[in-house]
Amino acid sequence: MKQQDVFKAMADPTRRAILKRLQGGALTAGEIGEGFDITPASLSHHFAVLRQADLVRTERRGQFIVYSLNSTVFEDLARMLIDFFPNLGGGKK
Amino acid sequence: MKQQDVFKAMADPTRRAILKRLQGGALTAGEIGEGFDITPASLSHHFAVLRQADLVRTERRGQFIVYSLNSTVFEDLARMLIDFFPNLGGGKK
DNA sequence: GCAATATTTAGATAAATATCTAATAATCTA
DNA sequence: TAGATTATTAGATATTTATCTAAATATTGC
Repeated sequence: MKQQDVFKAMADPTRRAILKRLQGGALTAGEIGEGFDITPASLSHHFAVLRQADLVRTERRGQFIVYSLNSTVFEDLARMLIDFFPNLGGGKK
Repeated sequence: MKQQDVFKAMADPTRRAILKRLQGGALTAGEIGEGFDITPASLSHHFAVLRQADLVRTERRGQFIVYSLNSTVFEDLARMLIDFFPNLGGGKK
């Protein structure tokens, strides 16, 4: 996991909104796009950034591409954040 | 605490390095600058971004300006991060 | 195979960001 | 008070990023 990629991905409000949407479960690219005032092309760019950061996973289902949160990355992510904000961690360290 | 300001502040590697340095305790602007290959002016810009995000505090001490981590912000920060990455939270929710 | 649908990629442009040099502000000391 | 030190602000420039339109790719169903 590349720290820089993750923080960069999180720096954009549209991408954070995408992550929040995916908390409700996997969605197709088109479904995610609904409600965003942005072209599919731009959205696709954001997906690429999120994928680069390994925050989301993709799976093709017919014509659709389904996005979901990459849950396996959360442990690494937690470690990384605690590294910066020690107070997040419960340990006495 | 403005979410956008915090994430934006964290997106830059120099600023993350500044935060890490401050984990060892408060430092003057000049002390922080040592070891960074960057002008004082640029560094000052980074400080402004960190201050805007409320991640650091400043205090003038004579000619020096002393920077320190703003520890009171960590609880808000934790809440914010858990909002995005529920697995970070211990609760069963 | 062809048209329709869903998504991505390519290429261009506008806005945001990081950086620099030069100038300014605040404080200390002789 | 003048000069030195520390840091910030102003203004300019180069890079990065977000966005768009247009074109390309992948899949489905006829």
